[in-house]
Amino acid sequence: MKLTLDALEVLDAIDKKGSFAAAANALFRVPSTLTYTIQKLEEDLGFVIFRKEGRRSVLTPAGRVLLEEGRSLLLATQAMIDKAHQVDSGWEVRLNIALDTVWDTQQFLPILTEFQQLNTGVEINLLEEVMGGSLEALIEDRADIVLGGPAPNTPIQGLQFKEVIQSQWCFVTANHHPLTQTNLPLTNEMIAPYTSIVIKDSSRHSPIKSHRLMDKQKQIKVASMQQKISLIEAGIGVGFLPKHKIQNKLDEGTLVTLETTEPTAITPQYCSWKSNNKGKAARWFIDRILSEKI
Amino acid sequence: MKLTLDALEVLDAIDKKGSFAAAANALFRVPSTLTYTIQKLEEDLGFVIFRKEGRRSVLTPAGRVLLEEGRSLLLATQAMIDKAHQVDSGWEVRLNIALDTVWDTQQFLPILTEFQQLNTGVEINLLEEVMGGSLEALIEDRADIVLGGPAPNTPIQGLQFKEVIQSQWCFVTANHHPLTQTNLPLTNEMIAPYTSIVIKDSSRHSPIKSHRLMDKQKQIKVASMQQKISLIEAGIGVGFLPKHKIQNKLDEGTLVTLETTEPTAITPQYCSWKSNNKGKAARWFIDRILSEKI
DNA sequence: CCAATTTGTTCGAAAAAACTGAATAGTTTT
DNA sequence: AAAACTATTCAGTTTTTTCGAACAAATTGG
Repeated sequence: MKLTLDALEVLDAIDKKGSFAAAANALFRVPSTLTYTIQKLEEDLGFVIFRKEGRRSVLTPAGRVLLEEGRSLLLATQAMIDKAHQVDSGWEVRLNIALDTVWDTQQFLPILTEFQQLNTGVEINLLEEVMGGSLEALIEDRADIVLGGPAPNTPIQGLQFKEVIQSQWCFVTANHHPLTQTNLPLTNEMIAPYTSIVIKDSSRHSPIKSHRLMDKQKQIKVASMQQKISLIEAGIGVGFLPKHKIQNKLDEGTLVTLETTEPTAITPQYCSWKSNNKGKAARWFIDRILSEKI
Repeated sequence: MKLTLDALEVLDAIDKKGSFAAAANALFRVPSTLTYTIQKLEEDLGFVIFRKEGRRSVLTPAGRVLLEEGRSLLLATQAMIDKAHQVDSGWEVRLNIALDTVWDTQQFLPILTEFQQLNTGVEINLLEEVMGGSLEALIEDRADIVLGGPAPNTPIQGLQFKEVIQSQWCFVTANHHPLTQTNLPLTNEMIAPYTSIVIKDSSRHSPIKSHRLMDKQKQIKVASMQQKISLIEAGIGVGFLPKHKIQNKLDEGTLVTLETTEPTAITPQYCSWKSNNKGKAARWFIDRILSEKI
């Protein structure tokens, strides 16, 4: 490869500044140096880059190719160096965080803000996953950290997880729903006539398992917790929801919890990650989340 | 930019050959030179690229980024140099030739073969255009040369063209078509009951003008001359076709020409190009086509 | 287990490359 | 016609790169 990036920079400067003299000045060199550099480049590559026109030099077509493509080359080179520095700093180039839909995104934002203030240069991607989908994202390397969602029922090699929150599930309806007029506690038979809203598992491979499915009940399947809340609030259907995600709507009174004979589950929520993840950002988030009082 | 392509090549060689010593040998240098190159690179970039492990050196994560991204950088650089050489040679990097559908592609293949044997490195793209579409391709720089098709009805600035062939249009039907049983010459009224096959103009902007449209006739619109021939041969419809494109089918007898009262047109076919085109390949093709006896 | 081999590094000397500054010649501006 | 600006040439200097011998550490082989 008879070509140096330095020569490409010289070429760029000559074109940008409009003359050898001005470019030399900008590069803190002397004009004759640029003459030397360009002549050497021409000799190395075997074609003419500048031809004289009056008292100034203009690019040949081949020279123009070198200039223009060389510029993208220089940009790509700088990007590579930046990336290498980022990797060397120990901070990942990119960190994918999967938020299970049961987790409240709002709760996570302060942590994210705090991280951004560290100025690590790490690109953060937030993925939303549902139920089993979150763990799958971890296993398949689509995510580095999973926040919320269940622990694997069988321990998985190389995966670590820790409980971060107790999520209490309640049976919920809109404040204007017929069931609010019924005697409590509600039996399965009393609930059965009404449409129930169910979140569809986002995992791509796992067998489909709907959460707390009641057999004969009519169902509407939705993709996220937020959709489920909206539909229940609108009175379209009923279902179980984690209390912490709807506390504000319970306070406002648009949603109400109703006692059921079926005991309401308390499902623990986990933070999961790969044990072999040595990245600083991943470590920071895990430590930060586990230390959080929720 | 404190980085040289040479250093990236050294890095590549060390990884490929597995050791400083082997790489040095491959690069016709001495091992200590590579040590110097790498140490200088590390100093310039400000991070460690190799760390010792036993008696050999292994890449750090940042070093691996440099190696892998550096490789694509080297490839891109070489591609740029090749392209510059191609441009310098005066031969275009790419030449787009639009063949109007009236032109016989088969006739053009020997010329193309001849060109390929010149080993110019020019990438040839063949476009198929219909009627006015071919000239439009030229104006809009999608094509460098247009072969076949009409001359512009108003002379266009910067465009050159020359007649290359007299295309004689005949009224054609399948050999089993009812019209073959009729008294000749055919009048418009005799033709009108039968479906006519019409080529749809491929130009994107020009007002639509179907060729030799007969008013009350049923029509089927097709996209190319080849399709038109197929449909007529199948007896689906009838229409005017350039004699030179169907000579073999006339000889075989699957198609027949019928005399009409309407005089059959003799439309000249042109080769068109931009006058400011200085490329060697464009010039070669134009000269070659104009000198051809057809 | 010890000698031989292979590894990468250090260091002084030598070679090559890059850079400088003054002189020069051509072109445009004033 | 002089002044200002262009890029280039060239001899001399500085910097960078390369070499080769000597060395230390790690592995291999008999």
